[in-house]
Amino acid sequence: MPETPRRTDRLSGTRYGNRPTMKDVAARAGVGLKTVSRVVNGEPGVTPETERRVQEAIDALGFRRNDSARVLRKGRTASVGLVLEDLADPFYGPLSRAVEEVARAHGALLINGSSAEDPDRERELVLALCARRVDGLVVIPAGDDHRYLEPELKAGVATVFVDRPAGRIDADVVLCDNFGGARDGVAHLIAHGHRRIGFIGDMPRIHTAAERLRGYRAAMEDAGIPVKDSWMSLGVTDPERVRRATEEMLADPHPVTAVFTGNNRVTVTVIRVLAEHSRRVALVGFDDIELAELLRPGLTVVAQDAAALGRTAAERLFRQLDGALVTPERIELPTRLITRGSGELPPAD
Amino acid sequence: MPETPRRTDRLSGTRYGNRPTMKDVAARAGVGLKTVSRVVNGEPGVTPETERRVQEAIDALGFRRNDSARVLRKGRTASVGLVLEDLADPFYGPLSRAVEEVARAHGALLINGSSAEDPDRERELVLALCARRVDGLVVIPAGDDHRYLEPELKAGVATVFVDRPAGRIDADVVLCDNFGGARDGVAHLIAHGHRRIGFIGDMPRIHTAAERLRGYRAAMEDAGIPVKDSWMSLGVTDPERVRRATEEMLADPHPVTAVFTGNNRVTVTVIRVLAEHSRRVALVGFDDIELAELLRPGLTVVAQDAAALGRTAAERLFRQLDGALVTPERIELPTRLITRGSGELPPAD
DNA sequence: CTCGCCTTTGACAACGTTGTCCAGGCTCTA
DNA sequence: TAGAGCCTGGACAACGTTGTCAAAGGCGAG
Repeated sequence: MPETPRRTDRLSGTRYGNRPTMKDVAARAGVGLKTVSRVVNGEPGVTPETERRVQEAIDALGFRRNDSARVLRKGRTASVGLVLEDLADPFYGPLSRAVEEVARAHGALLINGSSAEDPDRERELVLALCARRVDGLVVIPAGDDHRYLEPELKAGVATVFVDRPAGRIDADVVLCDNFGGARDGVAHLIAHGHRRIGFIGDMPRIHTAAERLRGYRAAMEDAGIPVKDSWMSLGVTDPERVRRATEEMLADPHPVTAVFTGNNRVTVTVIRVLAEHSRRVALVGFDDIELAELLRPGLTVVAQDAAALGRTAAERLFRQLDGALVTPERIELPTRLITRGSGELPPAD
Repeated sequence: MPETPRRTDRLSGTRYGNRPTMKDVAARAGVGLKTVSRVVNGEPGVTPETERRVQEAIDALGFRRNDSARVLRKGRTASVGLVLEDLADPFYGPLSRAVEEVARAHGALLINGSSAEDPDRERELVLALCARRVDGLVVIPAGDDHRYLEPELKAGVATVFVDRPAGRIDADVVLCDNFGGARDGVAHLIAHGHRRIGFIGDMPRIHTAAERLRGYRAAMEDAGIPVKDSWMSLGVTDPERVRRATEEMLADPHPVTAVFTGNNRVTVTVIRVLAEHSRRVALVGFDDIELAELLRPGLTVVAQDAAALGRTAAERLFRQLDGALVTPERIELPTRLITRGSGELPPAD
């Protein structure tokens, strides 16, 4: 069933207040409507004296141009939308800020929304942004089918997917090297003598989680280590379940001697659990964490640069808008292994 | 000099693509314009058969309602603006998310912008949001004169200031108890035997910084301890200068035995500096920090609830919009002292 | 069979701005 | 002094939607 733009409104009905319009300004200044428009937009062809009169009327009335009407005429909104998972997550804050900075450099505002990892909510947000006629969209997808965006792409809405690829649609994508980063992180543990290595990550339906899992498997296979099912815990991110998963891995008669964690939230909980145990378990986490170097031991991580992701995506967005209509591309940014101690602990068996 | 709404546009000129309008849908479905409008808005009075035809046309053309035109007619945008200092700061992420959640519950989208602590940029952002006719504004002020908002308030734009009070204008404000929190934090250090206590904070022109400094002074005075100028470092937040300020306090012949830090960024740097010294210096920081309990010693903080600030402000915003036009109020949320070790170290002299 | 009422549908104006185009007044030149 | 050309200012339509109102058609009651 194709998409419908139908929506119900909570905010409908009467307007809030009555703001002065250009007509009011024109009346007060004793000039024509278009003259006010010219003054407001700094267009030439207005006598200094006339301009002064208009300016006075503007200030006296507290006039502000109504951009909705302007957009209606001009067709551009000078705003871009950003849909991400959760603005409160320390990974997305810097990403969002980076997009905002690029947008600002191009004179555009940023509207952002959190999908809470819910595909329906993602779609709802994206369509709301399209209804507002944002010039461009940066999307960190929650869902895996974005065919609903086909009309927008056809209509020329610039679109870039970030952190995870678009589903069933051909579009620009900016990713981290999740596979390579995870593989390197796990290989690092193997190089320090570990053979029984646990993996705790998110649901494999999330692209990043799947790639990191694949990296884990690849590193293990490269080293000729068969992976046991009990070493892997997938689809687990809330603190309570991460805690339980970690405890179970440690309680095994042949327990893991190292753990690779699939994202910052998991890492934080695992650190807490490990801190309660006497046995020293090595740890490498995906995503960097503030103060990681002040922990005992310091936390070794595979770091990705959230701001670079956002900046790269936004720059590509505006290149699309500038008409450099290159064909959709897949850009992959490198990750960086930062060793601080926790990943260099020897196996304790 | 009063305000002018003049702006220059980077994005102007031709529209991007041609999107189908209701007229196109009507033509294709062989019905009138208004009937399409009715279907799109779920209004009653349309035969199922007619509705089906319209729906087919909508799907075939990929029509999306243009909210700019809609806003122009209806007068409400169902969007609120949030201006804060820096979205990448871990304090503002949760705050922004909280505002978004409340907005979402009221069917509104959130537009946010970072002022980078620059009053001109704050004003520019706020006015851009007003031009877009946001229904409401949540502002974390960078400047101290908000008279430029008078026309908006008069026009009925709901406005709430957060974290810092509005300047020279009468408006709703939601604050933390910065004074009380800082006083309690410093009193906590005094209760643990400290008399020479340092204070490192932001410029006193920032309200929160001034209040926290006032709290520090009050606690010292309550304990009858005269404060030395060399114990206070104001207007210092970048890591390099915080580092130097801390080193200087410690190098004194009669060095401070404890430090109170005025915000999370300062705290993080001071922790790093203290970790490099053998002498044990007590530390209490304003703002909580993730993993604070895993440091050695655990970090004692005066915690403020950023999400609660955002939620409270947004709820008040929508109560304004719902017409519960109470007079402007000043709401102060409590802070919470969380003891984890660093604030309970005895003086080492 | 006619009248009146209800349901479904569409024509039209209005929202506030900008682009187009023309009018009026001025200056400059022949 | 007349004509050409320029500069300033304004009238008007258009952008895409929604609210108002009226027309057309169907149905039941008298």
